[in-house]
Amino acid sequence: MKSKLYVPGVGQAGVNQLGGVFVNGRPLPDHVRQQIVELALLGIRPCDISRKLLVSHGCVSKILTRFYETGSIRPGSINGGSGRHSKKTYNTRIEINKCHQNVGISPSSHKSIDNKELSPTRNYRSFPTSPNHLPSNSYSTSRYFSFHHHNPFLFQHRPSPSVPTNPPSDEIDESDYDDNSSILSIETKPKPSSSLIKHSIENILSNKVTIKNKRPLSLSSNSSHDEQTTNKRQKFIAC
DNA sequence: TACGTCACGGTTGAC
DNA sequence: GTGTCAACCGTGACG
Repeated sequence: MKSKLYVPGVGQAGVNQLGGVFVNGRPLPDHVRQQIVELALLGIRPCDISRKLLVSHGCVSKILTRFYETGSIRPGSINGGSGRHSKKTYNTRIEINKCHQNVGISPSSHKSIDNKELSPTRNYRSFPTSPNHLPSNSYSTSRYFSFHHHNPFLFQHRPSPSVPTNPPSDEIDESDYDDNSSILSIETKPKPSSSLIKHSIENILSNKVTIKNKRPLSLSSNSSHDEQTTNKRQKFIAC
């Protein structure tokens, strides 16, 4: 059973079965969420991610599912958003749904793309375009999926910093990439430096990363699971 | 063993 | 200023 303790200003904190500290009702820290997604993209199995990050596997599954569906690693609306849809955001959702019907993207896949992702404070860095050129409407979301479709390599691990990765499109602002940092980033907090992200992942994976770098999307020891994982990623990228 | 799903208790913020 | 409500959170159990 998890032990609970009250932390002033934070809420009811607890320790899960894996020994990880969490706050009930509050989303995981963004850097943890980002690590979950990045580890999954590196080919780490969800169960391993769960153990390494001390997050329940249900949470890992939920975050990854959301990420594959929406491309967003952020919590839906609690942090920095509203826990309840305002009329304004609801109307915005209607608009985005209409737009996605036009572009062939299922609205249901954007159940979490509201509030924050549609708000003016949206994390533009999550999208591979210049913030100055990204409209705060559904176009950005459509562009996001278009970006994934045309730039699947960006969701593959890039082990060697020395290998230049030229954006295939001149629409992409190079400043958004920050050398080796992932396109995934944090909205509400100061963006962690790329070195921090890289450092954290390397710390977590230690030498495991170097092994998996050779085959980032497949593990030879578990072919059936790899197929599922790869299919899921391909499905996500294909979106 | 790994994974998806669900109920539960809790937090948050609009109304 | 306060209470209600709905959406969302992560955990843990289940299959």
